[in-house]
Amino acid sequence: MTAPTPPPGAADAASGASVRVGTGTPLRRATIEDVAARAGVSRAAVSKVLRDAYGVSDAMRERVTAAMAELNYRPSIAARAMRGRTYTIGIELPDLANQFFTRIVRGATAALEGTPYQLILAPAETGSRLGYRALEALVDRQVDGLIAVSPRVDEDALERIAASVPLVMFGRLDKSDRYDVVAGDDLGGARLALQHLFDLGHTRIAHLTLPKEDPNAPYPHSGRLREYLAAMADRGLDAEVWHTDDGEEPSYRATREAIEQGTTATAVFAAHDELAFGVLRAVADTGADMSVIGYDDVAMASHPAISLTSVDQPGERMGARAVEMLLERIAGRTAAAHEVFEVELKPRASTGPAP
Amino acid sequence: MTAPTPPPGAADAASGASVRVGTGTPLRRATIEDVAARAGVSRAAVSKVLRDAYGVSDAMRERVTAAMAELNYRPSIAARAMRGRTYTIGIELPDLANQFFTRIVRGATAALEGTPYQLILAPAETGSRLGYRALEALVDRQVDGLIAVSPRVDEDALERIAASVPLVMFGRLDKSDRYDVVAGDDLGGARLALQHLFDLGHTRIAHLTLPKEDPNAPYPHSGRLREYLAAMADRGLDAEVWHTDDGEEPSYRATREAIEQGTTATAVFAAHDELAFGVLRAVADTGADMSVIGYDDVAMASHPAISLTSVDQPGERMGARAVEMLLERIAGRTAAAHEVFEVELKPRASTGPAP
DNA sequence: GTGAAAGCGCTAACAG
DNA sequence: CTGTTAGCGCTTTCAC
Repeated sequence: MTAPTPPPGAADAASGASVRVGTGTPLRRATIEDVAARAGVSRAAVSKVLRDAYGVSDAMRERVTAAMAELNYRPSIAARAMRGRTYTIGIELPDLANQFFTRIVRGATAALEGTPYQLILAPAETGSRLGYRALEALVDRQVDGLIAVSPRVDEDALERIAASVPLVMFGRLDKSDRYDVVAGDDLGGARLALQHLFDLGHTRIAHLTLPKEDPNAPYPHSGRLREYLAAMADRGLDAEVWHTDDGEEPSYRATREAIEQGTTATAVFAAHDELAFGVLRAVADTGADMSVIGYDDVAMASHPAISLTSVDQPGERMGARAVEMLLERIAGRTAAAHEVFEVELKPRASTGPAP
Repeated sequence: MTAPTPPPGAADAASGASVRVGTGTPLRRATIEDVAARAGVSRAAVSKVLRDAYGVSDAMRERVTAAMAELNYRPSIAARAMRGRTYTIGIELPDLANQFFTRIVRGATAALEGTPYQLILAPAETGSRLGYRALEALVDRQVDGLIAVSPRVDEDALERIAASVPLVMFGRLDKSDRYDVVAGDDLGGARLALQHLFDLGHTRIAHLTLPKEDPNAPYPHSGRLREYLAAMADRGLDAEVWHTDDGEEPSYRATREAIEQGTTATAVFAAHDELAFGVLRAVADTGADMSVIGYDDVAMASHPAISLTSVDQPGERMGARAVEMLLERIAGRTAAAHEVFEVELKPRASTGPAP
């Protein structure tokens, strides 16, 4: 309607540097300055349109919007970061191979759709201090909100991080008043798994879990382990715990070793599905006769060729909720939130009838 | 050696704002200013130590380093971005559920270890213009190098992006002189797959691929499709192409449909392993008798319960190479690079003996 | 060998 | 309603 095209070159001259040359090859990204010049207004005006702040006339908004489109303007996140927000939510992920984390990301992505926030993931370095580096990297990049999936970062570091950015911890069993927590009901889940095995008549049940550590650690697999021990003890049964490094391959080796050493277990409760896949692999390779139950219910668990009984953790909903919590924090909430999600047993063929 | 501790509070007073209060709770992150004050030098000096630039005495370096450690100083990436580098490499990923992309990330992560660069991933939004948003988001965040895995972004956009940041495209079959390319030998791979099926005696072979598009598109699955058509035509066989949206579930439905419509195919060549898993699922559910071959050789393919014959693409090496290319570009290379990786057939039980 | 100062692109007071 | 201005934390000449 309004917005007459300024004389060619006028904007560029005014901005002191040409944004385009010849056929329109961008030499450098347009800045707010360029847009202002092009629209014939001040930088502040452009900034207001950008943030749609109070006090902008429709006419101005139109001209500015047009100028932004013409110049293909995109605000510099770095410059914004210097003043405040980056419109970025970061997720630190311990292990891309574990498809449960993928479920989380899917939920988070969906929850962010329609917001101005962008999701970025930082994979933990292999062998590093379990995600600590990745977390720091995200903090360095001034994300507006942070989701930490590796739970094994020490309390102090978490509190420190939470002091500078809204933080949601995934899966921690303890609470904090500094950061929010989204977790599954690990104790209940482990109980479901064991009850299922007991119902099937198993009494010699092994538990495959991650490397030994403080038995009271507030981590998901620690909780599952404690519940396993409690359930076995309750029934006067002997516990048999196998430890393994994370990943399908280490799990495979640990299981083979247990089998070769003559375990009498008729069932294995694996701390998560990726480990369970390793168990299944070892069982298949050795011809052992063992029921296997996993945890998380990743997509592959329900594949007919695998058919792994698993405790379904609603990763998508948990990821979405984590994002919502962050958005609430950004919007001003200060009280810490702590939410536990129910889990559900998905019985399948890997836990056949009798032992 | 030198570096006497400055009187308590001196540094803070000089910096004009206290970084810590009381027991050491950080109020805000320490800045280069704080470090300078603490070490009793100028900001420029600290910056030099940081970048270990020329002209710093050992004594000064020590004092500065000590001050940084004491203040727990971490440079602001945003501020750095305003002047140049962010020390960040970005990967745009179309689909976390596809474990081939995980292979790429693993390789990239490994290649980055020991460098000052941090890897961040941006998952493509579901249903968005195939990764375009994620790519832009990464560009907005001024990554120093960019790896694009979704190949279906239009040429123009890629060239424009490549003008502002070193870019490696994954899997594109065409070349560009603006960006680098890392690809697998899709034509050779498809040939291996089909040859394998022919050798087994199959003549009615279907190909399951992504939705229809320009048959000459420079995308991996387009190349595999063309090679499939060529191989079938060469032998005077009828081609049977099934199209599906990406993902295991759509693949499952497409396959079921084909089966229910009475396909006579005795073998299916799936464009990638995730699709192949869907095919296997449908085959298992319907009891159909079909050989299945996939592409990528993701970890699950070799699981004994799945045992999917697949064309192994060296994702880890490709991811690592992409990172190296970026690092070379950052170091100054200007000529475009284009590297094609050999693939290898992994025959397994999913392609049994005779049709 | 060290420091002063300019400026990257943006936001947020504040003045007109 | 619109424009001016002061930084945010860092890098980088350029003097000393």
